[in-house]
Amino acid sequence: MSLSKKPEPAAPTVRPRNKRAGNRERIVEAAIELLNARGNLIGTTQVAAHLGISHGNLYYHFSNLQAIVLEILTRLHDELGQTLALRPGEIVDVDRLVGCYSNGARVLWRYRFMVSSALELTTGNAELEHNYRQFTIAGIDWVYRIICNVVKHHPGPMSASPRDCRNLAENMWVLWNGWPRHAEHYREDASVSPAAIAHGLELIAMTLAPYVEPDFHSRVRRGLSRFVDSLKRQSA
Amino acid sequence: MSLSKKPEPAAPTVRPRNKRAGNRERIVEAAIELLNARGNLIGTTQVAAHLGISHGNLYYHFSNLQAIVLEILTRLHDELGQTLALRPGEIVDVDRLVGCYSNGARVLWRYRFMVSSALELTTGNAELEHNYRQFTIAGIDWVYRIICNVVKHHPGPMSASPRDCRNLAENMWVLWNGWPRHAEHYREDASVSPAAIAHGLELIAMTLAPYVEPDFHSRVRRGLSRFVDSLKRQSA
DNA sequence: GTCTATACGCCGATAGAC
DNA sequence: GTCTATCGGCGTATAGAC
Repeated sequence: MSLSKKPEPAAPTVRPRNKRAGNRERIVEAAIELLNARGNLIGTTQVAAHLGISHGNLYYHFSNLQAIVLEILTRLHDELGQTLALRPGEIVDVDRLVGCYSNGARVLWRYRFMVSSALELTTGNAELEHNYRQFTIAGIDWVYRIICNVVKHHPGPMSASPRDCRNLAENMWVLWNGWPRHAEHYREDASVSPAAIAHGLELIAMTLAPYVEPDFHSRVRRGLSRFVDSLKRQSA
Repeated sequence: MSLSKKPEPAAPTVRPRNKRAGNRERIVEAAIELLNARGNLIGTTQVAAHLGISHGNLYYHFSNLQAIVLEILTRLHDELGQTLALRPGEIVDVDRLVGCYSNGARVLWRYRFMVSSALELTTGNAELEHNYRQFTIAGIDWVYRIICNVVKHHPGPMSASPRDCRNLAENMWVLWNGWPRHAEHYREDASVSPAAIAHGLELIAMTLAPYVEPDFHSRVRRGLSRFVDSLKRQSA
């Protein structure tokens, strides 16, 4: 179910002599950074300029901006799936759920421009529109299965029907998607402070609280706190 | 606390002879429509073209796109406040809450581009950035007060501390803000079907369910159903 | 694989005629 | 109030040298 297709498109018959760790990768990285900072306001010109490479060089690696976005969307889809997709028969315990929350937040933060500028970035490109749609569908389904799993094995004070779980999943998806941009402009400090992350995780986890066993939930919260602490140590 | 400032800026000393219901208003209306459809992809050129008026004509009424956006943001702020802001001492009953949900959803749908393209639309304009921030702060506060009011007079199975209410308000705000665009691209039918609205209202109302009295909540849901039915009759 | 140079078109914005 | 004309800037894309 992975969307990955191109293994390394710029490989012309013979393995390219590795000059300086390909510009292709640098382009993707720069695009993510700039798109996150200024959304749809940037274009290929500014990506190239930011890297100090020429226009034509960029166009050698990607035919246009949307090709770059397409590759990034694929990575987003894969990386998120790697965290959220449950293996058959898997049972979600505290650590697993904490991993979903923290890794999910990390990935969605890293690629936050993708969802916040989705309309502008995908309109007019059938493949992008389709893949973004599939990403949304897959994402909600991942979350749905996690929620079903958790409320089944650790039911809480409020019971959740399958339909409720579906709605909870959709709510959570919209919330997760919208949280990064919201946090960015709402909090004073523009950068991702661990405090902001902690608050975001608290908000997300809260939506599930009434439907899971109180003890399970408080252990999840402790797990999230430990994660945030590790972030603090990391940034200190 | 209203942001309205300019009463009718294009009134030059003497009341203008009403030629054909001012282009100024038509410009605002067209901008809302086009921005909702294609986000930041459109500009002054396309707004003017859409109306069949010239570039210069548009620039007579507004000095640039951001001036148009600024006016729209002011209207959004005012219209939403008119529904959500509680009067001193007011107690939120079922009808009031249903009104908040339905009118809030209507307003946020009408101006959905504003939040989904906020970054692109406001960066670089200090006044826009400031007002958008104030809008967010005010919005969350309106929601916060409503939630506090409801859980105080109609407490449910889960208790909500003031801090919980704060978090719930922020969650709800992000959800409400993100829901229109999400619904638009996730559901098959591009237009606002009453079914889509009903689903959105169900999602929003669900976040509060565990914290309010079950009977109160089911009456709210019935009220929302009646609202959706009136939409159906209206569109039929 | 990487880069320079260049062409084209669209958009935002202003000046000034009707 | 409404229009035409026009300028500068930026983004996309291609051709072709190193």
